[in-house]
Amino acid sequence: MENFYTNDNCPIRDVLSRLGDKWSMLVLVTLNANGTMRFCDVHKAIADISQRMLTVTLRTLEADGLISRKVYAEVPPRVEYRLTELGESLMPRVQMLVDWALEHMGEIMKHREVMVK
Amino acid sequence: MENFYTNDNCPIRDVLSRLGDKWSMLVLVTLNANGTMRFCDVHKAIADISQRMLTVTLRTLEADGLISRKVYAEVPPRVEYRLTELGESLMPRVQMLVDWALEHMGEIMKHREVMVK
DNA sequence: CAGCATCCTAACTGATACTG
DNA sequence: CAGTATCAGTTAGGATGCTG
Repeated sequence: MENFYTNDNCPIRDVLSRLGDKWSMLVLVTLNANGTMRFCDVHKAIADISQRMLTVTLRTLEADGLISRKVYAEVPPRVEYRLTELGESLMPRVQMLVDWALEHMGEIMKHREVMVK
Repeated sequence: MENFYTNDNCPIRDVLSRLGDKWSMLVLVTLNANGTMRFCDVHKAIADISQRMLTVTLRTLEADGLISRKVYAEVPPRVEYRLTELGESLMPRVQMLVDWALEHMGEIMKHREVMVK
């Protein structure tokens, strides 16, 4: 029986614990579609995220090296976010998942309704 | 500015709320690698999942139509799980994500260490 | 063997108020 | 504008005991 992931140091769990939270992938997709964005622009694009969660999400993605954060010494302050090369290298893979979701969403919904009983 | 997901009915959020939990993708990858498996075999393959969460995860995946559940009328009982066609269609996309994780894990770890300060 | 029911904790998330 | 701090609610997840 194949069991190719030890419980520690498992890349599947690791990447998913980051991308699988409520907002990370949405932020990545947004930055990928729009390029460089200011904090408030990201917030407008994802209207129902709280300011706190947007900050937390952006900082986590930055810590992983998926996005970069550039602060301008201006008043009022300006902060710009964009994908790094590492982040960009991930996007085609994410896109494939999103495409699959779009394609098969109807089918999944149909299944769920049947299972509700 | 591109904003291609309404807050409701967003396929990205939907697919991720399912695949992005702690165990779903791990179960899918396990079934994909081993084919048909009994409950206890899945449990052995993913040693540190609790029985409860394994049950919950399997039922959710079944409800979405990604795996099938076949109960044999035997004593002791036997239940076999395997990917459906829908589930199998998802696996190549998941695999690309896993491959990316394996490739870039080192880089991500390096970033995290720097950011801890 | 393959589960379900119950209880419990910790983590995630949101609302609100405040600041450089 | 782009945050931080605090508080409170919700939910994911784990431990345990029991059953067909």
